[in-house]
Amino acid sequence: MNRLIKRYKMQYHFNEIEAKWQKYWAENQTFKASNTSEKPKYYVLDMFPYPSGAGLHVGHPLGYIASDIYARYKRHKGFNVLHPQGYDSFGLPAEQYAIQTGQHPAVTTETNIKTYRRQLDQIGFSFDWSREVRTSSPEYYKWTQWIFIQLFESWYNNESNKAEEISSLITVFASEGNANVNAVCDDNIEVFTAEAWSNFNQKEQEEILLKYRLTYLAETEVNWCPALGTVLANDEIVNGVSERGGHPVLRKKMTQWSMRISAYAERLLQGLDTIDWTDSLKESQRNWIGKSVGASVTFKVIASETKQSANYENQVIEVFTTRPDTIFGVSFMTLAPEHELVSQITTPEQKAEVDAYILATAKRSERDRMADVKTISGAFTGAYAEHPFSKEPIPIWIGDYVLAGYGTGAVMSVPCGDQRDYDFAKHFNIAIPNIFEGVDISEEAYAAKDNVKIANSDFLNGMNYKKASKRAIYDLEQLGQGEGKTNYRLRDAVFSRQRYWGEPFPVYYVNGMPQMIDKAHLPITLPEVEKYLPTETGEPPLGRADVWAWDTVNNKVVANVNLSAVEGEDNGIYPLELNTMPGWAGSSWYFFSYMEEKAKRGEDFASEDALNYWENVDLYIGGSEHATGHLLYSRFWTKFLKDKAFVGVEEPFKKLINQGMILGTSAIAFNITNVRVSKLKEPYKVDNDKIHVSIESLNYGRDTKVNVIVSKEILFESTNIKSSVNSSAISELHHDPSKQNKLFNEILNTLNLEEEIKSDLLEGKAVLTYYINPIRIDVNLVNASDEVDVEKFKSHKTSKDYLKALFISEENETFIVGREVEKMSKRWLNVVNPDAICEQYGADSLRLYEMFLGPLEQAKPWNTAGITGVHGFLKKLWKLYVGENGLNVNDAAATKDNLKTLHKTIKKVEEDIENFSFNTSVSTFMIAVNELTAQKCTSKEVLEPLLALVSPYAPHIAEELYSQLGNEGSIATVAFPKFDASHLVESSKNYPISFNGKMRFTIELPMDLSKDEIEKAVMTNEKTIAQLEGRTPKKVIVVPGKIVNIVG
RNA sequence: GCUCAAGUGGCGGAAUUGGUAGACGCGUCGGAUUCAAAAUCCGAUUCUUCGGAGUGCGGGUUCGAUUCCCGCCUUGAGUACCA
Repeated sequence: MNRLIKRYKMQYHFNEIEAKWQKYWAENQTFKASNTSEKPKYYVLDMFPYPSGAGLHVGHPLGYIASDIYARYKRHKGFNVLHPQGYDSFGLPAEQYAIQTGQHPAVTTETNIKTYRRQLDQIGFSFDWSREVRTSSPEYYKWTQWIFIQLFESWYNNESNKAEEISSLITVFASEGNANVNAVCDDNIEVFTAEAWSNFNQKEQEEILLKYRLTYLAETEVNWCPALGTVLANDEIVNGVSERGGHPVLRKKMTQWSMRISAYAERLLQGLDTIDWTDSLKESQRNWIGKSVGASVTFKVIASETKQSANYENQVIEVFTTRPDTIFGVSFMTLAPEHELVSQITTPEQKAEVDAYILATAKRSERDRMADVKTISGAFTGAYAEHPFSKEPIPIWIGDYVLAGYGTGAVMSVPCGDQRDYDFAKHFNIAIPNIFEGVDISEEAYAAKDNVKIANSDFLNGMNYKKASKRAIYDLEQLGQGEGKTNYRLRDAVFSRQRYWGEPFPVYYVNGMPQMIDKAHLPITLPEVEKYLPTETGEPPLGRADVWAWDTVNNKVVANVNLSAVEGEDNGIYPLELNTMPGWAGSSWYFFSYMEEKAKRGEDFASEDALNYWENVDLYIGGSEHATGHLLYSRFWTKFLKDKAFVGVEEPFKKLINQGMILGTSAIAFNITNVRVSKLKEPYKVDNDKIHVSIESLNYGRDTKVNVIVSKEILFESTNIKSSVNSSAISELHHDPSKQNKLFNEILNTLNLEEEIKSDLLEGKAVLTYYINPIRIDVNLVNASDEVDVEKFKSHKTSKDYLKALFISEENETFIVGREVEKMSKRWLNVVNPDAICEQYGADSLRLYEMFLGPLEQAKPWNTAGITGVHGFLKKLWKLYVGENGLNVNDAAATKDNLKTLHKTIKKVEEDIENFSFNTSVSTFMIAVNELTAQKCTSKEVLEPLLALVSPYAPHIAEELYSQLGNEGSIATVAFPKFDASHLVESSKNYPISFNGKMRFTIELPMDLSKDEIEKAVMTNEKTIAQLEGRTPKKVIVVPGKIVNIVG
C-alpha cells in the first residue's frame, strides 16, 4: 500500500500541480508590477477580449500564451514587467442578448467576465490582475468621457501642427477674426472679422466653434433601417436590404458626433516609420490614410455648340488629380453615375441612355465595379466641360469605374496617361491625344511619371513631371480654377451610436447647442431603461430613460419631467445626449490606464509618474482584424493626448505582432437522401467513371424516406467520387449497379423492394439514384484516427435529425469522417474548448501545444490529435527529475555531453523567444529532454537551469520541479541561464561529401585540418574512389567546417 | 483588378549569412511488456523501376538553391480602379 501511495506521488499529476501554483501566484501576487523599480521596465500587452457569452475557445489564448511567454522571459532577464489584462466589455452582443431576454447587459457582462476569468486563470497566465480595466465600469469610462471633453475643447492648429485649447482660437477670433487662422476645420467656413465675431450671438459663436473642434456635430449619411430602428454597417446590408430580416434600408442624414481624425492624417502616416510593426500592417494603414499629392481643378460646364440650356450656367465640376502635368491630355470627363450633377447636365437626347446606365450601376456592388476591369461601360451625358487653358469643349461621360465615395466623384480623364481612361476612350472611340514626347501610345497608356517630357501642351512643352505639375498648378491658380492639394482618403470618424450598452456622452443641449458637463461631475452613468430597443419615434434607447436630464444648478442627472415644458422658459434643466459612444472609444486609451495602480486612478486616469515610467507598450500582440480600426484610433488618441501634454509619447505601441487565426478541423460524414430507383430506357453506360443513364420513369412509384450516413472510404470506393467532397456540395449520383458493394447492398436491403424491381436493379435495367449531402459531426465525437463513436453520436444533442438514420461503416466496422479546415465556429461543430484540454492534459500541455502548432503569425488548423505529443514530452520531463523512488537529481558533476545539450538549448531558446519563434523552442525542449534522458543525466547543475528555460512555456511544471529541487519561492524571477559557447566546441566534424552538389556520404575528420589536408583525406577515401568510378574530378570545393563538393 | 502573405512527406511543420532537405511531433506499420487493455518502451516511415529523383510550375545565377534573380500557376487575407 505504501508503495502505491509513493508511486502515485511520484507521478506527474498536472491538475494538482497546476492548481497549487495558480493559487500560489495569486496569494503571493507574484506578477504584480511595481511603478518603482531599479530594473528596466517592459510592458507586454494583449488586445483585451470582449467577454462574449460563448466563452473562450482554443483560438483565443494563442496570442495570450505567446505574450505570456515573452513576459515571463523578460522577468527571467531581469526586467520589471507590466503584463495586465482586462475586458472590452461594452458591445453589441450583450445588448442584443438584453433585447431578447430583458436581462440587463451589465448582468450578463458580469457573468461572462467570470467565465473568462476562470478560463484565463486555468491556463496559468502571469497577468497582473490588480490593474484590471473594464471599459464598461463607470470608474473607467469617466475618463473616456473626460477625453471626449478634451477633444471638444480643442482645435488643430496647422501652424504649430498640434491640437490646442479652443480658448486660444477664441482669442484670435476676438482680436483679428478668422482670416489668418490655419486650422483643420469644416469646408466652406465664411471669413469674418473680429468685429463680426463680437457681434455674433452666443449660439452663432458656438456654431462656428463647432466647425473647428476636434469632435463636432455634423450631418452624416447613414444606412438607416426603419424596421430594425437602427443604423447598419455596409456589410450588414445585402442587395439593398438588411442582412437580418431583409428589411429595406435607406440613406438618411443624421446629426452625429464625429472625430476630426483627418487632422492627424499626416502624423499618423509619418509615425509609421518610427514603430516596429509588420510591413503588411503598416501598409494597410498607409493605404487607409491614402495620401496623394496633386491638384484640385475646376472645370466649367458649358453648353455644347447648339444645345443651349439654362441648367448649365455656373455649374462646375471639381476634380482631384495627381497628374496636373497631363492637363492638356484631357479628352473627356468621367463622373460617377451617382454624381449629383449628372441629372442636371444630361441632355434630353441622352437622358434615356444615362438613366438606364445609372439603373444598371445601382445593381452592382462596389466590389464588383472595382474587380471587373474587363467590362468597360459608360454613357455620354450630352454635356461638355470647358478646358481651363485651351477653352476647348470636353465631353462629359459617366462611368462606373469612377466611384462616388472617393474624392469628388469625378475624374479628368487623360487616356494617354492612365490605362483605365485609355481603355474607356478606345471602347467609346474618344480621342487619345498624345502629350508625351517620343512615347508610343498606340497599344497602351504611358502611366510612368519619370523619364518623360510633356509635349503638345502649350506652355508645359518640354518640361518633366515635376516641373510641369508645378507650372500647371501655378497657372490654374492664376485662373482661379485650381490649386495644389494633398488629398487624404482618411475620413473623419463617426462617434455616435444609437445603442444602449456604451459610454454615455457627458453632453447636454441648450437651444440645440451641445454643452459639456464639468469634469467634477463625471462619470455620467448609464440610465436605467425598461427596454433596450429604440423608441417608437426612432430615438436611441436612451430616449426611453425617465431620468435623463441635466440640472445645471445642482449638477446632477434628474428626471425628465423637470425639463422646461414651456418654450422660452429656462429652469436650468436640459436634455442629455441620447446617443452613446462606439466600441472603439474605450479601447483607444486603455493601455494608459493599466500604467497606474487601481487605487491611484482617482484624480487623473494615471499619474504623471506612472505615465513617465511606463511610457508606451513595448510589445503588443493581437489579431490583424484591428489593423485599420482600433490600431488607428489608438494612435490618433495617443497623439492628441500628447499634444495636450496628458501623456508623454507620440505612439502607443512600439512593437506589434499579429497572431494568426486558429482554424477548426471539421469532421464530415456523408448523408444520403432522396434514394430512388428509376427504370431505364436503355442500359446504363460507364464512361470515364461517369455513369450515363437515360431514365424512362422516375421511381418505381415512390420516394423513399431512407436516411443513410456513410463512412468516408466506403463512399469513395462505392461511388465515382475520388477525393474530398466540398463541404457545401450537394450532388445527385446514379449508382453504378455493376458495383454491388457494401453501400449498394445496405441501401438495397433497407428499401424493402419488390422482387421484380430488385432484379431489374441487379440486371442493370434500373438504377439507384441519390443525393449526397456532407454533414458535420461534432469534432468532440471523433478521435485522432478520424473515427466516429457512432453510439455516442446517435445520442448526442446535435444529432436529432439522424436518429433513425442507417449508418454504413467501413469493412472493419469503424466509421471514418472526412476532414475540412474552416473557420472555428459553433455552426460547423468544430469548436474546441480549452477547458476540456486543461482537464485532460493540463494547462502546460495546452500552452506548449498551441505554440507547437506552427509560427505564431500564420493561420493554422487546430487538430487535437497532436496534443498527446507535447503531453508525452511533459511526462518525460517529469521523469527526468522524478523517478519511481523519488528525486533523480543530485550533485553529480555534469558531463561534457550534459553541458553541451544544456547550452545548445539555452542558445536556441533564447534566439527563438527574441524572434517570436515559439514553435521551434518546443522542439528544442523535446530534443534536450530526449538527449538528457539518454545520457541518464542527474546533475542539478544542468537540470536546474533547464527549468528556467522551460518556465516561460510550461510554468506550472517548472515551478513544481524547481521547488522539489529544494528551492524556496517562485521560479518566476530566477535569472535566465547564461549561454557559454565553449561547451559547444567540437574537435571533429562529420563532413558531408557531395558530388555535383548531391550529398552521397559523410566522413568524420578533425576540425583543425587545413583545406588541402581535408581535400587529400577525402580524395584518398575509398568511398570517394568508389563513387568516382575512375573519373577524375574537374574541381574540388572545400569549405572547412562545412562541406566538401566534388565536381565532375 | 490591386496590395500583402503563403505553397516542403499521409498531417502540423524544421532547415543560421546559399552548404547533409524532411529536425521535432502526430499518424501509420512492426516489435517488447500485459491474461487483456490502457499506459510505457524500442524500431521503421519522402518517392523510387534501387540507377536515382525530389521543396507549386518553367527558366537563370552558382561548385552547390527550400534560400538569390526572372516569368508563371494556385491558395489565403485585405481592398478603396485613389484619378
